[in-house]
Amino acid sequence: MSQTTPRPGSPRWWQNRPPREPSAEPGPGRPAMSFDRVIRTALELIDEVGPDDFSMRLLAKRLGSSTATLYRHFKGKDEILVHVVDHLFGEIPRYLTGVSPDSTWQAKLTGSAEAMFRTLTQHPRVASLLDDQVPLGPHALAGREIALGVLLASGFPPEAAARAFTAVGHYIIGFAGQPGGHEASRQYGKQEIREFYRSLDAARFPATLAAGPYLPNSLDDEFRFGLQLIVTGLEKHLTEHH
Amino acid sequence: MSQTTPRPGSPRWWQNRPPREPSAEPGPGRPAMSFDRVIRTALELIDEVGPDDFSMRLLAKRLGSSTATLYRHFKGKDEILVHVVDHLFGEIPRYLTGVSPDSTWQAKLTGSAEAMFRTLTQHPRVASLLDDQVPLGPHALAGREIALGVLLASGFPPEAAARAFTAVGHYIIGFAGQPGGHEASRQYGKQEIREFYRSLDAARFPATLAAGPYLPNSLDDEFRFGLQLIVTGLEKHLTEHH
DNA sequence: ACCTGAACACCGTTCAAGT
DNA sequence: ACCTGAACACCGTTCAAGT
Repeated sequence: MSQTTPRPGSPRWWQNRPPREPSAEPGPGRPAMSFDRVIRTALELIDEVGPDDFSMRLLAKRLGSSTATLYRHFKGKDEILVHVVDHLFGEIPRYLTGVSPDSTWQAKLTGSAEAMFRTLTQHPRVASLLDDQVPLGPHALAGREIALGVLLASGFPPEAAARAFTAVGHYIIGFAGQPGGHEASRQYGKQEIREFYRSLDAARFPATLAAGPYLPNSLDDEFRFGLQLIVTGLEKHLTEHH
Repeated sequence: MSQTTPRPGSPRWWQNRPPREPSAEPGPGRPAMSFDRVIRTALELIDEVGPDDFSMRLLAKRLGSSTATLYRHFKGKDEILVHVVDHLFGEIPRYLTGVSPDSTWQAKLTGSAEAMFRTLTQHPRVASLLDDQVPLGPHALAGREIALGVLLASGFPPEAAARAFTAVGHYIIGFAGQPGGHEASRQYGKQEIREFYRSLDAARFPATLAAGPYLPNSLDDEFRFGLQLIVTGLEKHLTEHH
């Protein structure tokens, strides 16, 4: 009786995933409901209206179909969201620049982290979905393998490699989910937050007033600063445990 | 016309917050709907059923009232969630241990970060709400002020202090939102994830198999490891820019 | 003045009925 | 076999009507 049907996105669920249906793209005559088209359209919609207003009805309409048809291809909304997240992991390599096989591990790690960060900030409204799942889909697995491989090849013992990967991963997710992303499409601007800090009582908030002008900085710069801290910490960790 | 009514949680919204109603606790005869009771009950409910199943109807029922009454005290669900988050920031000092005024800045920063982390993992289902807002409520402001004060007093220039604060904050949020928190109340266990990694193809995933046994470790240990990396990085940053 | 049942316009999901 | 309109049991939010 502990053999309940696994939740979408859980390890057991991924394990029992049937291989992707053979004809991913439908026949020439009818542009029906292919796996990829559904997931791409879902990502598109979440980008447009956000995860809250994204609905099965909306997705069905955009696909020119009905919700019941959607439910014949996917178990439910959760399952679609899980696939959207993994689809996003598949996009990361497109943003990987300036990293070659003989780069230092620091450059490789930084480059991969920035690629993942850029992918997530390109789809900021999807990033918050990462809070609810440990990404175990095929694309996520492939990315994890590459990152861990870099660390192990650089001399990190397995445990340190695992922890370094986790630390960087959580750092990225914490950053990418936060408001203040790339576009003016954000809820409220840095300018507004800065004005808010400036309006605070100088007697009660001296430190906030001093640091306020720098607080909502370029998200890219802030991200790189913290990432550099982690890499520096890792360098020291590696040399100390040779 | 740019003077639209501000979104709950936004800077302008916090700025125009009326002072908390005078009689927070209701009269002796009737245990009516006080601000604090609503927020505490909401937090309680989110802990129990998660943010998705938390509803205004459920909250009204638990309060022994109706949704319409709730709407007379709060503008809507968003507003309640914003207050729940700030309420949580108010709990952080309870978890602050082993830090005294003459501790090193490293100990103070680590202690504060761990207190915030512990608070959030105590309410893991609330943590994901942090993805949608820059916390600007009174309790969040007070915490920010203390943390920035520590860094400035330790010799960090304002910009470095701001960035260090942001880096640590995002690191904490990224960690606390992730599944794998304190209790068995989690969706799927570390054991299950470890078995999943072990089941992978050795030829395609050598690094994941090597690091797999360490991957879903104690969340506390993983958190502390990464935090230590950041603090080490900050030490080096501080000495290099004296 | 303060409260509420019932309504409105939505959800995710399912199912009988169509081709 | 594949699809769908309509239904079911819910949402957040509002409002006329009660005390």
